[in-house]
Amino acid sequence: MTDPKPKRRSAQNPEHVDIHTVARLANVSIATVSRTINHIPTVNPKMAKRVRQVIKELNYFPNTQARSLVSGRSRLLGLIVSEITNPFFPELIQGFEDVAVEHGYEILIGSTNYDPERMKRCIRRMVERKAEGVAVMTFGIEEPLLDQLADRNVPLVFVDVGPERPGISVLRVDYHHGIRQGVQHLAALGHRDIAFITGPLKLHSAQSRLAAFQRAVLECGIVADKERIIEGDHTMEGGMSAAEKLLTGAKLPTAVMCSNDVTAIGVLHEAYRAGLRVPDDLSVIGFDDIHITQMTIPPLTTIQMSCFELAKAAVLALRAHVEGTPEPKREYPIETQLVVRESTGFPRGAMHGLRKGKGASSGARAESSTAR
Amino acid sequence: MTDPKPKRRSAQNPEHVDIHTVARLANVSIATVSRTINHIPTVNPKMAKRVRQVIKELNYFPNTQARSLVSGRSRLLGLIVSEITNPFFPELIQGFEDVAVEHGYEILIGSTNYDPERMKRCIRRMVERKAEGVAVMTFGIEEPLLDQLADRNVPLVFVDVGPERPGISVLRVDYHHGIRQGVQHLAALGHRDIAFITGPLKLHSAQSRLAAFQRAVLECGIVADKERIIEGDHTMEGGMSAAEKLLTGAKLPTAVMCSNDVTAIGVLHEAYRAGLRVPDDLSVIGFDDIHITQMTIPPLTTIQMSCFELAKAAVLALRAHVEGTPEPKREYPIETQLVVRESTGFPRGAMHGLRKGKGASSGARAESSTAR
DNA sequence: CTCAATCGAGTAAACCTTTACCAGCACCAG
DNA sequence: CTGGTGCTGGTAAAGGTTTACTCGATTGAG
Repeated sequence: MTDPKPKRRSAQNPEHVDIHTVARLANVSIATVSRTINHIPTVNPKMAKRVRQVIKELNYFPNTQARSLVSGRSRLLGLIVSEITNPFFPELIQGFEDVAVEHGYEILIGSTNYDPERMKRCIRRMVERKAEGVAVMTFGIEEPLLDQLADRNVPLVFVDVGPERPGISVLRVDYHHGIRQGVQHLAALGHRDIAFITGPLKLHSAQSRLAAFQRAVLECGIVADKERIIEGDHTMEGGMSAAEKLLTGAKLPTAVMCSNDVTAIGVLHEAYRAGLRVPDDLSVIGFDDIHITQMTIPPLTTIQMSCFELAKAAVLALRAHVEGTPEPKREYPIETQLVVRESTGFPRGAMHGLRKGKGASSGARAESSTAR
Repeated sequence: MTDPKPKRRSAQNPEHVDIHTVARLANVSIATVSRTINHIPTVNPKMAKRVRQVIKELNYFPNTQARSLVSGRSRLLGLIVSEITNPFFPELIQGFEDVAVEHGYEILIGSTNYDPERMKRCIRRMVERKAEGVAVMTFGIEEPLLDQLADRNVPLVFVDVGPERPGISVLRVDYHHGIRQGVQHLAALGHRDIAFITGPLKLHSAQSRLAAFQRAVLECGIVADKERIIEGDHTMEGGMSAAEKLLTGAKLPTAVMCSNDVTAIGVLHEAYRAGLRVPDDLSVIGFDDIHITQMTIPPLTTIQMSCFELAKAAVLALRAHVEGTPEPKREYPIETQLVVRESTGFPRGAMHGLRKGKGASSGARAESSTAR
């Protein structure tokens, strides 16, 4: 017949540009094209130039799937976060991506939404796509699911905790430093009745933050009343309902620290709803120092944990394992730091003379200066 | 020698589980394993069960790279956004991902940060990883770069505008409806001097929103003073500096509409800095209805553009092209809708009797009720 | 001038899966 | 009992790239 139905796609097909097309047009073998692409120095500069020329003209991009299939390297780093919708994580993702591409990696994002089913899917994707390392930034859900990765010798990096295994590093966040600064800042202003709204306590990071708070409060000689510890869930809504409990209680604390910034935003909002002024009636401190924190009303005093540092350390740790550095470190320290803005001031009832207007809060700010 | 250095990875290597391992353990051929995995109905249920059993025991996951290499289908949908750090986009990403996985796709995220260089890299990744379709949600930067995708016949979907080509759809957002509702809401409250803070005018969406505003304002018989249009950049900082210009001008408008919510958040903040009360001294309306908008102080009246609708339509459009529906639609309509919260009220100077306290704003709210 | 050594380029195998095609088996009907 | 038909499962090719190995050419030295 006149239509032999070719098995192999016609080499003339303009849709389909592959390494063979390039080789043909440049009058070299595919090996030379491959070597040119990968910057192997043994290739003749003249040929390399010709090849590059053709590549440009054809707009040729090598097929990643084929490349990593044969080379065994996907150049992919996984990043598992709790909730992409929580403003902390996009900042983290941004940092992670920046650092990753800087080192020639791409990233694979997984968002678990605290749902084990989704977590499973994320891990599955990481395995299927052969991520070379995975950063688990869910801050504490190290379900046995993750063994699927560990068993395959995929390097992992956790925050706070992680099983003691080869190929696993942990980013050790020094919550205590920043949180102590926060508590001392409040204590210095005269606060003695400070509440704390935790994150979901199944998260290790949330527990660590609470522990750091309790220790810091003790150091200041303040009794940490059980009723002043309220479990939140790291969402704005959680912050609101926690604040509501505080507000309807017998006695209102003079200050609230929160396990993260979005919780604090919820508190700010609930205070607003209840007609309370911040910081005049209630001081509020957040945690994370996400970007929007500068724009809340009033701007939020918070404890900074640098996303960028976190991301950088995560990529560093992963790379150390992947590239096979002789001795990858098991732990990477991350600092935290108080940033004083305008949501903290003297406790209500104090400094009557200065109260009216913004006296109290600005006075407080002048006294304690940004901790940097 | 005793160490013949095998060319092929030893089949006994426990690290390495592939389809052959499964086939061997299940006493079937690799074809049967493959068919089982892909749910081809011709395989004997008994064998399938045995195969599945082995797969489970080995924790075997097929190699995505090899799969898509041979099948020619990556099952990957690209999503290019402006800025992952802008809270609008994570919500969009979430929706896009949800809909995509629902249809058996995974997603590839690219964030351009308004940087052509990064845009280039994003596109390169989409091509290299053989994304089957790409949603360009940068709302207006359709640089010639995108031709790299179009030329390869990768289906595309844009917002607002897009070249008239086969394989390209556009999500047509009806900005006018929501924005008119917003303007009418303000007009009904008695506002006659309304400013508008645009987005970066190189973005089509920003221009469309401005145009919709101007048209709506005209419909209400309000003269749209040139000086009342200020170019912002869709960031909080941009909102602040735009608001600053407004505040330092000769006469303060009684209301401001913003091209997106984060701009409005900047305005709210600048008003706070300047000691202006919202809505008593200034009414503010945003656009997008991002989540945090419920928590601002006061909660922001805004125009909702459903992320989820947008994401759903984008995936739908892409799928129509990829799966080869007979006649993929070229346009998909997206609605917008006013959501009244508490950042809008009577203009200052009006209703003197009701002013003190929250009278004005709550009165306004009662009168105009949420537009749903 | 010739032979050897070195450098650079090409050939082909390998990576892991899907799938077209083929073969074998069982069962049924003539 | 035999030929045919209909399944079902296996074999092998293909997909695009990297890379080990080989081969040819060029250049330098004897």
